[in-house]
Amino acid sequence: MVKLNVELERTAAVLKLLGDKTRLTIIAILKQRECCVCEILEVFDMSQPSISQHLRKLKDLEMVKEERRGQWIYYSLNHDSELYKLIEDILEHVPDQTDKINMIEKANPTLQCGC
Amino acid sequence: MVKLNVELERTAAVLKLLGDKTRLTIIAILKQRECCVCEILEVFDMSQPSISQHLRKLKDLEMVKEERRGQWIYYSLNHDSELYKLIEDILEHVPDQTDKINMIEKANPTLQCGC
DNA sequence: ATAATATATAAGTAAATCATTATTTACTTA
DNA sequence: TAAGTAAATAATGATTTACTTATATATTAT
Repeated sequence: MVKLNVELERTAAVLKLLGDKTRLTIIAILKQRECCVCEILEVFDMSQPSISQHLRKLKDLEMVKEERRGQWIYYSLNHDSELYKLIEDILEHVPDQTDKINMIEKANPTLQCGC
Repeated sequence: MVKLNVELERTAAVLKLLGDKTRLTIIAILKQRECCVCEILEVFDMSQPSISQHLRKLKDLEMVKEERRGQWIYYSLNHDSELYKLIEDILEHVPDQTDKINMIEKANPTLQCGC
């Protein structure tokens, strides 16, 4: 019964985080493709710190994981989380984000040379 | 693409509402059994207006419906809502609320006579 | 080392949220 | 019709949230 409360609380915590359009979109994008912060930034009309703060919240609940690669920090869904199945179930009710992925690839913010 | 945004927004709105422990519990209870307000009240350590306001929000998104029966207003899940499948999927990640149902039935707040 | 870039953190603020108490409305029963 | 009960609404306040700008930290390239 105590355990059940924990389970409900954890589910509520996930729903609360994903109840924000920005974070829900981020998670839906990451379902399709890992991204670094500057790539995610391309998709939203919002400051870099704001995006960083959203990512921090998602990481605090272990919904995403991060991996530094040189200058960039890449975020991806944490498939090992106990919450992953819940996230998957929710994402079935969120449209495909290919248009956003295309925005990222068009902007190509991690491009280093001009060629 | 416009339609997709609406879909994401509606999903986010549902998640936001269910991201509150009280409302998530209410919905989980209503999945098992319709209840009137005074029954729901038995389960929470919270004022009647507070519960009414939560129910109002759930009704505004058409997640629940209400039906007056005499003195009481009974709430139940709205199975006809486009959102119902999402709600069902979420509730798979919420524990059974039989303990709460038992609280209601023990208190039996709609009892009218003393027999 | 220095400059440039990517990201995180800190501090501040406006708006939203969730509770409360007080009041109103709707219904039932004596 | 008056009194009692159930539920909704209004007004208010404390807290949380989601941004912002400014600054700090890591890494890379010169």
